[in-house]
Amino acid sequence: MPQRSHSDRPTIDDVAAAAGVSVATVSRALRGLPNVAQSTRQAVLEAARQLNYHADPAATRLASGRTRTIGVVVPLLSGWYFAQVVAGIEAICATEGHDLIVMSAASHDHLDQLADDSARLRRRVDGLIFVDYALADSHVDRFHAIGIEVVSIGAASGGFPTVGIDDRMVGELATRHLLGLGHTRISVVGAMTDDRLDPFRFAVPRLRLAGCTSTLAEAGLALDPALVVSGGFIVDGGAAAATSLLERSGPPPAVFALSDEMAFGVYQSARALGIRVPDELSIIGVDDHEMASVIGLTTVAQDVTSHGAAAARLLINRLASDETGPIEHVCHEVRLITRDTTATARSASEENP
Amino acid sequence: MPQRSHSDRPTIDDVAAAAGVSVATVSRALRGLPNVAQSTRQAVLEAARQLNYHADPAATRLASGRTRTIGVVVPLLSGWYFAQVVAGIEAICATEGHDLIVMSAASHDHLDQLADDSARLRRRVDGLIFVDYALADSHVDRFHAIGIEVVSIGAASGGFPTVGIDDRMVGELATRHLLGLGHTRISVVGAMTDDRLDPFRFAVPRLRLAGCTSTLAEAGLALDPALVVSGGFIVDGGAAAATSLLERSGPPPAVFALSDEMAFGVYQSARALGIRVPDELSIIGVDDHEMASVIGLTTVAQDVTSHGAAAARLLINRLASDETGPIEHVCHEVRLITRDTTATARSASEENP
DNA sequence: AACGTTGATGTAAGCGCATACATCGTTTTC
DNA sequence: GAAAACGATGTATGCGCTTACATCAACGTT
Repeated sequence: MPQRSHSDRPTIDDVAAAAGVSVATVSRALRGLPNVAQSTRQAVLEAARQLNYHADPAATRLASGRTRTIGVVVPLLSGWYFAQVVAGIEAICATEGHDLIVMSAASHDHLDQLADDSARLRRRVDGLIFVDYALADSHVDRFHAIGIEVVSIGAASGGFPTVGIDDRMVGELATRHLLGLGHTRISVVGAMTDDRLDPFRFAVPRLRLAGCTSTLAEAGLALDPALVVSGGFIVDGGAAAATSLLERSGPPPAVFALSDEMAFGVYQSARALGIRVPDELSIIGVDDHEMASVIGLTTVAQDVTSHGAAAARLLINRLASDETGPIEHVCHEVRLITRDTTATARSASEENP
Repeated sequence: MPQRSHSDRPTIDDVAAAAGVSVATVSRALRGLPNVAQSTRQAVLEAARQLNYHADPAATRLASGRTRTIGVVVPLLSGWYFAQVVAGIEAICATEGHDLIVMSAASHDHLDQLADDSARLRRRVDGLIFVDYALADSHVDRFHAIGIEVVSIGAASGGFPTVGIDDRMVGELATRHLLGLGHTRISVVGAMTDDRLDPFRFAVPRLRLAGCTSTLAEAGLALDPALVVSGGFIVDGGAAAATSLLERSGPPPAVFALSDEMAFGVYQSARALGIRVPDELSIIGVDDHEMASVIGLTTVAQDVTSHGAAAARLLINRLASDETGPIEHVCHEVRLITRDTTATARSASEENP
């Protein structure tokens, strides 16, 4: 047993003694519970302040069963998108007095493992925010079973609260923009036609692609399957996909990259191949990454940080309200930002040599 | 008191009963302590496995006083640099079985507040990693006083372990590269001559600038104070600084931006002003940001993620060894990566019209 | 005036673990 | 072969809180 030195931190007993009340009253007063006389509460607050007392979180957690901690699980901590989300979550946690622990699970295998082994998370967090996973109800149920609330960011829907955008609309906006510039041959980069390549945004690529397809259909056009290329959702993936696309003979199609980071990859690839943007190649992305303005990338913008903030609020409210109430789904706005990587299509004769 | 349902999580008593030993033996066996017979340990492990038992962290923390949690404090969670660092820390925490909690403190005011109110962190984390703050020994002492170990990333030195690079060398490499291309007029962007502008990298800008100055001196050149411009360490800051610089009459000097993000700002600014890179303007940055390769930025590269990993290892080792042993300072390598934003200086007559 | 109410406070029993100390059988030492 | 040392294990206390329940004074109610 660790011996306590004279200068050790004050306990609730010290505060009780100083304020001349019992520990129960101190506990109630400090946590703002009712049935404490105003004068008593003041005395307790003052005693706590003087002693610089702060309840030991470990003891609080053990006794109450609540950790006042939430966890965020992301596929890749170093990615721009995820960093923004985590920043949004952290801001809310800080103001709400919750601790935030971060975890990465690089693939759905890891995710399954996390759910299988949910007991390890037990009593460690009150709730979990999953970012960009294809979370199934069955996963979530496993967490609910051990008393962990779950909110998901980027998922379409399910029996748990989610935060996201209208990804179909994203595809529409991007496609409409390109159509408006006269582009009829459109390539979609990052479509994740190969499910094995998609440890991350799951439904998102499909929905964005669907938005594109339907918009083209409205214009009486069809998406050329040969122009739908998959690839990792980050810069490398975009570059690789674009290279295979741009090395084909003939004029390149306009490129709708399903994320800005992929768009950067396309941009990089074009630069390497000596293809001028936007004169020879139009590129549009999604996100409004901080670097988008640097290279003048046209993009469908979303406020990623606010996704994180909204998810954190949703989760914390749900924890406070004892997990009752309807499942909320919040959907954030998106908007087109026209910059310099998209331009009017060259004449039809050039377009189809 | 929350009533326990029949299906509640197993406790150490359940494991003890199942294995036919006492709780003390279970505790020892599960934590790998000595003085447990092999056969007993096996029996305990098996019982724990069957019951899917995991020690309640809250109880463990309360009883042992160790949280197996470390915290990382960054100025800006959404910045590229910090996201990389956090990713590196998280990776180590995950393998070492530590939880990682993230906190942001946007300025030194916040940092002071954190230290003043260190009691709030008390019993919440075993150790803290500070990223890019001008941490003073006095701050650190406050944390040590309440039993929190501290490691700093990016700081030069002090009475606590640090992880960083040779920032003077960074300045030398960049400057030597520009000199080698024939540039003699060099601008340093992000030098933080105004201390009020520097909530972040503290000594870092000064050292990089000093490396530049001394290298110029070796070549018999002096840095023109008019070409040293300060600004925020991110894209906006670089852009603003660069605009003021590039709008001056005459050919622009070669730009040494003290971070890649600032270099991107300079690049963006040049693009906006119609100044061609690298024909009319050479730019070199520091970091090797993932976007550096996209625009072909020449830069002095550092492996930021490994900074985080090293700091986490340092901290966890220190915690394990009961905070004894010498203070370690780890210094990581940097290297020049030549890409496309730097080019040979135009002839002297053009350089000085 | 006897009695149920209500609000303020205290008492004490856990929460689930770690660990000091006690115990006991076994081995080593002289 | 008795004493001492050691390894394996058990007993029981405490870590610092929360909270069910008890208590009690000050009310309002018939």
